[in-house]
Amino acid sequence: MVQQGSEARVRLQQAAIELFREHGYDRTTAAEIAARAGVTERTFFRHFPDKREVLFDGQAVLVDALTASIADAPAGLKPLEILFRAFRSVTQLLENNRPFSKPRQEVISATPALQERELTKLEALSDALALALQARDVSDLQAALAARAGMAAFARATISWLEKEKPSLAERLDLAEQALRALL
Amino acid sequence: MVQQGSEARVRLQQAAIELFREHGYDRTTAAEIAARAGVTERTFFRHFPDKREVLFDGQAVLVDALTASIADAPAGLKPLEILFRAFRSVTQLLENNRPFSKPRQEVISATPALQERELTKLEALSDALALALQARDVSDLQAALAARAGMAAFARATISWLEKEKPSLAERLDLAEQALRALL
DNA sequence: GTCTATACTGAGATAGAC
DNA sequence: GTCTATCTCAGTATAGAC
Repeated sequence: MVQQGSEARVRLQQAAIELFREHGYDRTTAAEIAARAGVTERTFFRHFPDKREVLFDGQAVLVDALTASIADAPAGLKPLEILFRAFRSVTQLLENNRPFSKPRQEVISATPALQERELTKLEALSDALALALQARDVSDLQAALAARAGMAAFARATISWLEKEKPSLAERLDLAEQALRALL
Repeated sequence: MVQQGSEARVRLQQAAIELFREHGYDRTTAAEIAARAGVTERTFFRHFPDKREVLFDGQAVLVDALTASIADAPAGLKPLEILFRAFRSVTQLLENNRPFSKPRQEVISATPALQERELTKLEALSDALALALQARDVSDLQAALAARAGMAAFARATISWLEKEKPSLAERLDLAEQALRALL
């Protein structure tokens, strides 16, 4: 089994983000990434099932933090309250990661193929949140809808904050939550 | 310019859905699809920029119908009311298309690469709905959140209805709308 | 319509850690 | 000896250039 944090893996990720920024995603080959990381092309594909995936695997930490927060939420909260409490619990984590996340997001924003993969990751994250809500006795349908409405707000707050640091992520989350609640 | 409704194009789409069901998406080559449609592989890629896209182009009609309904909505409705009114206006259209949509959705559900593309299409549809809402004086942020929350409900209702015809799409839309409103 | 780059896969061999 | 990571070699299919 491939080590999740192996040195070669980390070097591949760093090399990928550098090269994507230098030449663009499409004009960077997997072989070039591998060469800069000091391994062969075949090793690249051992670590990552496809070229896009090299930019998407910091997600596990976020998923774990969010689902843990949902599981720990006090009784009596409504689904959206549980979710936004969870989102607020990871703002510090996201702020710490900003130096890495910002260039990564720039590459994604410039590359349709990567945007497509990001949507898939956000969908999987929504599914995980919905499952965590169901464990809190929220119905299947409500959990799915709450997770997707909440994720839309969370993603929008996060991406706009990566583009421009002020106002803070916490403030942007407040704004998004208010806008969402005003709909209903 | 490539004809949108050209005969070869339609044959390619039919051949693709047949072959994907027979052998699976991954084990079907573009050349095989082209051969069954009586054209060359090159012609396949002239009609569709990539292999996935052959399953995704009935969307334009839906987008037009939905955005037209949003533009025509009576004054004074709230964003979610405008959206669900639009969704209800296309139920007949979707019911007429069910014989085509159902096998297509089965292929998509069985194929991660196609699910990824479907998410991209739904995101584009959400963007179009958000834009139509903005033209009705809904703020940028609210329009984006309403469109995504609404689309989540619409997509869930539609996909579950393709799996099982009863209860009707209209009933499933009612249920999804109620569940969404109960969140807020 | 032809040609080619590159993403990706599979099988087998090597080398080091345990 | 097993297990894991890597490399080597050979190949197919997509997609884009010409």
